[in-house]
Amino acid sequence: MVVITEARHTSPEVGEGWKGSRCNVIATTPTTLHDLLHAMGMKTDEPLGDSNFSVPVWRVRAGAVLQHEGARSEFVHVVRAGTFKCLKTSEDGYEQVLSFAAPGDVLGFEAVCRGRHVSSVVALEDSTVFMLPLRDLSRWRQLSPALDQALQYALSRQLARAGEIAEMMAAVAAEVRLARFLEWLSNSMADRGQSPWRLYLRMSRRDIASLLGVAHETVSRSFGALAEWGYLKVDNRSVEIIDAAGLHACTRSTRGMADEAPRRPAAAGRHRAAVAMAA
Amino acid sequence: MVVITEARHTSPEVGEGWKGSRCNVIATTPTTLHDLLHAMGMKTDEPLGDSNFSVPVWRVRAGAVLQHEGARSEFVHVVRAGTFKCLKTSEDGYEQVLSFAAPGDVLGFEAVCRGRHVSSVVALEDSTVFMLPLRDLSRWRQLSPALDQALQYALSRQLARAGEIAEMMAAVAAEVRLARFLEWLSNSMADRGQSPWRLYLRMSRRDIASLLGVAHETVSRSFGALAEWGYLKVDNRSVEIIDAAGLHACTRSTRGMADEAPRRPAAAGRHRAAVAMAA
DNA sequence: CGATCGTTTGACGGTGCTCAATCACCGTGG
DNA sequence: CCACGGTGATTGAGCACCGTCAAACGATCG
Repeated sequence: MVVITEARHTSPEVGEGWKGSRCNVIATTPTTLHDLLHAMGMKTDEPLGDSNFSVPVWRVRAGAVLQHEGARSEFVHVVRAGTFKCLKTSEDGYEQVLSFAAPGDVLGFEAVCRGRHVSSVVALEDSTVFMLPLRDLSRWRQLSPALDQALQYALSRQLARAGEIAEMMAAVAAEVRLARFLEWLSNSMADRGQSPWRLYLRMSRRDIASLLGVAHETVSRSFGALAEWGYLKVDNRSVEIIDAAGLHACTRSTRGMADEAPRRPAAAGRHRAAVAMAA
Repeated sequence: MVVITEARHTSPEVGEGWKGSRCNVIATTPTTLHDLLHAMGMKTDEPLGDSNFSVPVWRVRAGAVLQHEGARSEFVHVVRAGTFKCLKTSEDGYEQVLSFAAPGDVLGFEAVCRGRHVSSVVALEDSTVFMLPLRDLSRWRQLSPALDQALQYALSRQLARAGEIAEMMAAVAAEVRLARFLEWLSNSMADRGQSPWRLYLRMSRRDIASLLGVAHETVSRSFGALAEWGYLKVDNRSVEIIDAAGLHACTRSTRGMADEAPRRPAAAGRHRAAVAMAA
């Protein structure tokens, strides 16, 4: 039913000559619709008579580009395993990260209304994705109400997440932005059944900085600050949340307010006097 | 088919006692599916046999709350006329604006996955919306492929817009953020067939500031700067774009680059200075 | 006309952006 | 085995930008 004509992708325009210039996105053995629905978080695995679906699964190596901004879009991807970042590349080469994607997330749906991808998608680690051909999508949704419902739910989540990302970027202080990001990541881990305390960041500091709208040096400093506050233990990309309540309190610092002093004089009182405001 | 049980809404938790405490959201005469599809931008008005659809239309007065954050969601709204702002209210009362909605936009779909609204929606002017009952939505989509397609397109647009908003907020300089916002607004106007040059802002400076993640005074100053640059003519909420090319050049200022120097302190420099460099 | 809110402008202080240097971690090749 | 770039992370110094506080000014509505 679905003919895979091309099993090789290269990344000429975005990551010109990315690490390992061959076979970064390759087809593997297809799987069932049931598997797809399970990955999308559908608990109710109704028997759904259509078992003749054959859903292509592709393997994406770390650093490989799954979707090219501006390219004609032919597939909607659903993350099966791994992590991705979505980004827009400015003409001066700056990469603006828009979001991170984890298993169950839908990638490339923004292209439905234009036929071309509006952002690039890059794998942050070796990952696998389901490939849903755009031209068959509406037919598939008609054939399988379960798939249709799963897609609507996923899109709804995606929309809700966009609001959460805006909340992160809107914070005044850089540490608050990072705290919100880490809490969001922690909640994502919990939703996925993994430990919300021990995080391993698949993305670089620069990627986080881009998402949060700050300089990457500021992200480094903010990590140091949150660690010094006693909320985190940071070792490169391994982050352990020590004081979730304190981190959450740090999250609640909004623009135009002066009530909350994120003071945590736990360690040696060397942290800067950001708390020396009104009584 | 659709029973409207309650024709009055008040806004107890969000805008406690908003201007005019009665009948701010009221039902009016229903309309046809064809009308809904037209408002959603579907050019291909196929006859679609189901003319027995009766789509409720409600009227929302300026300042009225259409959706309450945290409230159980029973409807997905499609803007028919007017303008809205979507926002999250922090516990300290700060309003974080997430997006603005114009005719054709879908409101409240983020609630599909949780059953509760994740953000509030407030009318910025007297407006009208289509009410699509959530419990009937999937059935309606099955009955009318045209409605289904229109919804998918609208959701795709919405997702793409989220990326654009992130791009606005990520800019370093405040004037760049405002320039990107104005260009986005201008493009929205053009898509809607209205003049992209003469804009009337339905939202306050504070709302814009919240969306862009800056202080509202900074928005005022940025308006002044863009006007002094010669890109705009600003009169309170009436904005006229004088030099679209210059405004667009201002838009292209990304983090980590040193190309631009929009320094034009004196009013003598009349023509665009952004083209002069790039050497 | 007065009250309230929105907008603008000013002054000041602090945060974070920029430019650097340093260190740690790799994979490569001598 | 250790030099050798290359990338990412951390830290420091300086200064411009913007957030905060404050006070006019203007618009809108009762």
